[in-house]
Amino acid sequence: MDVPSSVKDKVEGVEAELEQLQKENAALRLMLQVMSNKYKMLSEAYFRESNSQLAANSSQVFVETDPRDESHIVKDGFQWRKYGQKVTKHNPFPRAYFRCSMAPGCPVKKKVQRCMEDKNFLMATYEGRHNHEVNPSIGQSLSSPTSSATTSISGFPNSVLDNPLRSAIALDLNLSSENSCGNGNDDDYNNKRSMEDHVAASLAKDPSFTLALAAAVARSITEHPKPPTN
DNA sequence: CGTTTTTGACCAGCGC
DNA sequence: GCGCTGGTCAAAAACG
Repeated sequence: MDVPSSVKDKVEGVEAELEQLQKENAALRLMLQVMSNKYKMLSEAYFRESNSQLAANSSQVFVETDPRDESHIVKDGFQWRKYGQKVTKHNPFPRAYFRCSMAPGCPVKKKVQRCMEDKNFLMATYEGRHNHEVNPSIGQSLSSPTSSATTSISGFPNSVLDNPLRSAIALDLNLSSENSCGNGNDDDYNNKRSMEDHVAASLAKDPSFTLALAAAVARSITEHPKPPTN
């Protein structure tokens, strides 16, 4: 059958546009790769500096874990000794108190509590500066294939680089000490809204999330949609 | 047997 | 002063 020339022109136009988009996608992929490499180098530099930065302020992170796992284990490269546990007023989940036991006299403490809004997350608050180096062999357990819990920790970018999408859930909430995931606020609705707002803002500022978003957009253009793997 | 975890008691800070 | 809350202590238990 004959195809009208106007339709043929349209098809050619769409094909040209498609080809152009594919070229752009290829360019974006290349840029993404370059950005990933640069991000990796920056992350490594940040990792080296992160220990000293803990001294200025307490640092708060979210860690995704299996909600059935009732232990407060956050594999962050340090050894911790638990010295107390409390049930706090605004969170039904107990808060665990840890001291760093990697070196005698290390003043670093951390509090770990399951997030009230999302049981998939542990909220860890670090205080103080380590007077020793991190043990890399402990940190590597983060990506152990035998571990059932999925953990990702902001400030420890090895896991981030393994899975940029997963890294988006690890948020450094250093700037929001008063907005600590459901603690200290009676209004659940406003609490959740403010938390969502803050999470959205944090995501927008998170470079790994930006990378992940770019990758997802690129995939959605060039490939058939795939079901999420996690 | 040394180390770590558990858990109730204790203490300090804060608001009323 | 009293009660509430979060943080720490320390003895006992558990663990390797």
